[in-house]
Amino acid sequence: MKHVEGGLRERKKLQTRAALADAALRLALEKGPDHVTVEEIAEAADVSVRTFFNYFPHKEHAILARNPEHLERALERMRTAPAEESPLTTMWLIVHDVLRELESDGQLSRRGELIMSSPSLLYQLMLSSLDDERQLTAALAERMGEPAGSVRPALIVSTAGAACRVVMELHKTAPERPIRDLLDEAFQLLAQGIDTAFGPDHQKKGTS
Amino acid sequence: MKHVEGGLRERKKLQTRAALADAALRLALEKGPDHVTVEEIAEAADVSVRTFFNYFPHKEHAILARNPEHLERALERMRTAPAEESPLTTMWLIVHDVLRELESDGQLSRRGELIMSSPSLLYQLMLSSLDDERQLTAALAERMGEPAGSVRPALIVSTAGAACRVVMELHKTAPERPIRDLLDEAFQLLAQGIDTAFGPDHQKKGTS
DNA sequence: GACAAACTTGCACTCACTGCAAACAATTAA
DNA sequence: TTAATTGTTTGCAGTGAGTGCAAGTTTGTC
Repeated sequence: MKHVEGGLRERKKLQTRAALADAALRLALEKGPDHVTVEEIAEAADVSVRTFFNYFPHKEHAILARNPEHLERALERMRTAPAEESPLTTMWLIVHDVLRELESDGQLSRRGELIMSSPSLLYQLMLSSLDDERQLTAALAERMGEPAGSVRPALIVSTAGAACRVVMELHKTAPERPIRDLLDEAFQLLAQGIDTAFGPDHQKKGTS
Repeated sequence: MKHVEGGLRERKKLQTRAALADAALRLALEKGPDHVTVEEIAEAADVSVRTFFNYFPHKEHAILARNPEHLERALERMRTAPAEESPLTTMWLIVHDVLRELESDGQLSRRGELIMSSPSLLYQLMLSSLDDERQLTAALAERMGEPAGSVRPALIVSTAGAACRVVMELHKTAPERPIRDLLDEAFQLLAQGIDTAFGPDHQKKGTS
């Protein structure tokens, strides 16, 4: 039956996957993500085009090469967080975790710019993060003991995501301010209220 | 030179556009958005495929047929809001505006479901709302007298967007609770703080 | 009616992506 | 070692999106 992880097959698959992802990222950086063809990527990784599609469903997937481990770790953290840790705090820790890893890769800013510059990459990122958000929301709702359809857990997860996106974009246009600063300010605002003067009732039925 | 808006040409263009958008929506509802081909849409609207692409850059654009008027009105409202109206309140009013219009169209839920069910539609929607958000953010920053790179205006706009998405999804899975209820709860949370117990400093440097 | 500008169309092309079946390589059992 | 099994790669054929170009056709102007 199943082997001890270390089969030749397993290793080869990982290798091929890595080769494809690397080639995809490199070429995307060189020529711009919209001017790379799958054919080039496959060629650079020395496999057929058809094989490319055995590994990645879309070109963009290969460029992003999203690490499923990140989501796994995030979910784990969400589930095992100490009871006295507030929900947004957990989200904050998760984000910082990912950030740390990306930075150690040295790929953060290059990939970040790439993403922000290409609609189709943004597409992939947002779609896959939608899915992540759903799972995180489920985990958080459970942890908070809230029913499945309640607003707060979903809102916490999705606004945290929004905050990350805002921060990425701000950092891109004004790199002098460190990402962590921006991130902390954003989360602080989320936590304490983004607009304490909010009061739609005062102008009930705003007419056209 | 330029005419009084009412030229035959103008009218015909509007007609063709509407015919394409209608056909696209109808067919997408009938057969599922991913099983409609541009060819079918063009045929139903009685134009060539090539002409379809003169009107819409993507299939999804035709199905969404986003009304640029919405953004225009939103921007207008943002710029002309009374000084004493708080930022999030303005966003709230804008959202309710759009909601009202979509509902009167009778297309809200049908289109909404369609969107949530198809990745490629979601893609288009999110991309175009990204752009909307940028413009709204700029307008809001100006109104608030904040510098271009500041966090709060961007966060207000993008979390409001996130709230709308959360609400749409919740409403889809649990339609018994009216949209406006959900929306109000979400905005209230955004306004007053989503997690007042947030305190990352207490667990500084959470190690793995 | 003649002329220019705008719009439509067909055609040829590139590229993403899929299903299928044959070739091939790794694993396991004999 | 060999033979059977299973998983992976590949070529091929095909669908469909989307683009550029060079006619044609319509509409608006003089």
